[in-house]
Amino acid sequence: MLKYQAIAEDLRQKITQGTYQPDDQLPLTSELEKIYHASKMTIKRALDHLESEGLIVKRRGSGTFVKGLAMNDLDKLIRHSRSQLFGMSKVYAGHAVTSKVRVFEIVTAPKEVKTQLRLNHETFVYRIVRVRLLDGTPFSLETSYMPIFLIPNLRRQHAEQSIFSYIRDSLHLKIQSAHRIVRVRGANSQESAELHIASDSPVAVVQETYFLASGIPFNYSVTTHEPKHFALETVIID
Amino acid sequence: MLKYQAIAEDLRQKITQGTYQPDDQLPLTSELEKIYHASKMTIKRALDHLESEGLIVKRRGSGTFVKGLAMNDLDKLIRHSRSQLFGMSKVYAGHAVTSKVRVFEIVTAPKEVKTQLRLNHETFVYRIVRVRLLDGTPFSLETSYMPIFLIPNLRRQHAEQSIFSYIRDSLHLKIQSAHRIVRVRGANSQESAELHIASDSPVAVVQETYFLASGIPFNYSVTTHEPKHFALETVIID
DNA sequence: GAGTGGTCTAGACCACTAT
DNA sequence: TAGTGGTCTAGACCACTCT
Repeated sequence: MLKYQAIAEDLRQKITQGTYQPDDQLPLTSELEKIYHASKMTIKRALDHLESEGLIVKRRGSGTFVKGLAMNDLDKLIRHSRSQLFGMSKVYAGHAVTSKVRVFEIVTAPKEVKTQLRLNHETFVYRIVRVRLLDGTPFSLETSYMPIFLIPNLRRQHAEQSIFSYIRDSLHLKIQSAHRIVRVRGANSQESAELHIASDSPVAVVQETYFLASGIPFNYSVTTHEPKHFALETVIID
Repeated sequence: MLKYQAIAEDLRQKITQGTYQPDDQLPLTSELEKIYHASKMTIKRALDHLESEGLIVKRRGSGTFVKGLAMNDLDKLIRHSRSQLFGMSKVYAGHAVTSKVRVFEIVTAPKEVKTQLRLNHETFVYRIVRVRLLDGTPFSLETSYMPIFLIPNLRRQHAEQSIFSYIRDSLHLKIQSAHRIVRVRGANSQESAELHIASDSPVAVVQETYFLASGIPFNYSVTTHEPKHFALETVIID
């Protein structure tokens, strides 16, 4: 683990454990330099991370302070910021997230998929449709496309567990970033049936394109979320 | 303007103007150092910004590349990343964003508002309800609360224009960050009337708390968005 | 092995806040 | 005016990719 990450992690813990409480002032950067035997830039970087997670506020001329939120909210921010690029599995720690695979097939990439994944020629892609459940209750319906030449040997069994784990742990590929668009509309008949909601009931539609560290998009997915459990939290800085 | 911002801005332009095209490799960091007479760290910082906007991809050992997206998408990313903390006004450049003020009053802060704005005692807050229109068509209904002791002398006229402009330009306060939660539900009767949609039509509900550079929350708002024009885009890194 | 970007440092100097 | 965090530098060393 990198030094600035370790420092951020340590401060994060001290905030959740109450060593530093909401509205408390953190030690001065000059003091943090001594505490962690790090340079000014490294300390700044660690603090920048915590700031982008919404945990602290820096005031030039005054000091650095824990954001004045309920501990509950601070906890939520931490859990949330760690799960940005991963499945829902981490957000719902303590709950069982499972999947029912409805479709697992290989097709030639449809037009929208070709565009999103920047495929110029006819290309075979997995088409995977899954219902995701939280403690047995369905909360989302996901349709996902991945080129087979990028993600070889994917099996139905992986889709039942975590596709991302397979990509990271078995293929040793790094997921670097994602573009996400959230929209709203009424549920269609399949969605209402799978998510146990009235037809035309409001749903959140999340369209995502995931990129590998190489910059290549490898996954295009459209996920429909049942309204009751859907909540997308973000912290905006600057 | 800071050096790393100027460098980022210059590269951003070169990307939109096509000097560097999608999938092109940018000059090496060592070359950028010479071009901009800047140190490695400063170049890195500029590139980090562009990366967090989703415009470029860095590959250790290989180089830095423009993300392989349609120019159209790159443009969208740029416009979007600049408008994170501002009103919708900038996203819809070229279109007229106007407001109709439905309520402009001062009330004692309701419970939820007291919680979100961390008010311990009875406190007077503005309660402002606005319909926002794009080229004359309503797209959102916003209810906004701000303590009068933080934002003095706010007038109905400011709410008809831009409240944030008043805060920044007249009060000289800096808006530093915001926490945002997006949810989905059916429209109530007021929303359906104001937004010209069927009752129970799906709407996006965006709940936001804005913070000043001092770390103090000064604005709590709940905005209901008509589904057709609502699209919230995000880039997730790391 | 040659070449890429990443981390970290020590220190100069700047911008802002408080008193 | 003293003290805070911010920017920027020059350079050492590290991690990764490609051949």
